[in-house]
Amino acid sequence: MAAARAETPRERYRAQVRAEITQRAWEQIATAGASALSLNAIAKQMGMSGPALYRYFAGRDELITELVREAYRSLADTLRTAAATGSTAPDTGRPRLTALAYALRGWALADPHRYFLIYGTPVPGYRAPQDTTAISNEIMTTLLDACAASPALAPDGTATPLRTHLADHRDWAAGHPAGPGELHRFLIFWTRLHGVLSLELAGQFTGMDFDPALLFAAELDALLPPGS
Amino acid sequence: MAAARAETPRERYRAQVRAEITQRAWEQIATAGASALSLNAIAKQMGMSGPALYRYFAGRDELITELVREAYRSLADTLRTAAATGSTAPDTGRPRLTALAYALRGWALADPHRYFLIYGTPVPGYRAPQDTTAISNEIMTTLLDACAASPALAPDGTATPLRTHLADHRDWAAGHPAGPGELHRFLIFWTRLHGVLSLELAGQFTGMDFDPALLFAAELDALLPPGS
DNA sequence: TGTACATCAGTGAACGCGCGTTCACTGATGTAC
DNA sequence: TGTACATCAGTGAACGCGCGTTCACTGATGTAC
Repeated sequence: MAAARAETPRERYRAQVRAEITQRAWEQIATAGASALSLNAIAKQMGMSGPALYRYFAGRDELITELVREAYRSLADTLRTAAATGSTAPDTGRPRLTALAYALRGWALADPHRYFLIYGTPVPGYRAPQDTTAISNEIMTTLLDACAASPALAPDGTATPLRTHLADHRDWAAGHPAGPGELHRFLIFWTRLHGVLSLELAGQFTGMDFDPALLFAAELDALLPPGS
Repeated sequence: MAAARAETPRERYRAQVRAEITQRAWEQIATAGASALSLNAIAKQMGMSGPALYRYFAGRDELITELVREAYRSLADTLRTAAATGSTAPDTGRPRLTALAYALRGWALADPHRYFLIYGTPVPGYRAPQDTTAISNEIMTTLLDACAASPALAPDGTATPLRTHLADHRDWAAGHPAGPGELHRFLIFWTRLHGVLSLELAGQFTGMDFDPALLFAAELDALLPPGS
């Protein structure tokens, strides 16, 4: 993080103000969602004039981009930490995947709009930058590692149409040496947990009185080898 | 649909204009999402003045409510039709669930923003009406019927924490006589397909070059009894 | 240590825009006798 | 068949609002000699 040259006071100040701007932006997003984000409202909250923010961000889009980056960064860190602490039983990989799943859940519940900023309906009129691909890959690698460390659900040799397809279409795995069965498992780990989480966060279960946490746990169980 | 009294020309005209308004609204939503919906823009598109729309809708919120109703209505009809045509083998229920899954997928792909209007991030500043609960229940009943007609994945007697919980928390099932195992299956049918669909519609798979349809099919297979 | 200059954070006014919504009004369409 | 009236769709002006963004400027902070 720290460059060779020491930080000047002005640079430190700039970083502080930038941080406060994004923090206020997060508060605003948590309240009304990403599409309601307003530069002027943030400036007013900080006791500044609207145009002052243009010293720190070129415009609304650049601010959103920074938020997206922060969100990815935060999730990547959370998952990396969870993978490290949860990998005490490297043979099965079971606690590692469990730790990752609950880390994801905790992260999503902590700020639903942050989760949706990344995985939800695209923000209208906003074009995501290429920049985040690297962090996104880091997240995927963490999950793929955990999937590869865990015994396959079905024998890896089982040739389903999807697995045959994945054997030929695996460029997205960012060079990870996972096999088709592991890629498959990564995908269903992602989509199933997202399925429960996103419906829960969107409030679709609100009227129903069952506990989404139990459904999440059940889906997680179904993802893990029964005997481990 | 038709009341006992015949429709007057004025009523017919009103219905036509209302229909055109919602149609333009859908076009606008398909382009920029629900949060970008604007009464004035719709009026301009129709060659009318902005205030004219207030003859047909009390305000923006009421228009959105109507769109939500239409979306639910459309999905309910689509699924009911699919359930009817797909239930040729009532013993296993397999083709019925398959038909429902692909009907859902087709409906979602036809207009992603319509799907997200119902199942995505809540529209900021909009409060959903109670009104749609009835249609929402119809959808659930269709799916529950299909789940009940299909043999259970795991023996229904298997007492997982979730199923035990569901035995006590089943008010949301709208009086449907499904057992805990069937409720469980309905929930994973919903959440798993939503998981794949919503990530696909949000463009999360865009950079990756695999075919989401195969993942959808694989998840559907996993939901169905292997031997049927 | 002091002076001259450069850097740069923040202000206030302004531009143009589109939004939702209200209001008094016009003019066409339908209804009652 | 014709006249008097009621209904109601649509207009145009207006209100107040907040938005993103630009621009010329002030004043404080840092830098070079």
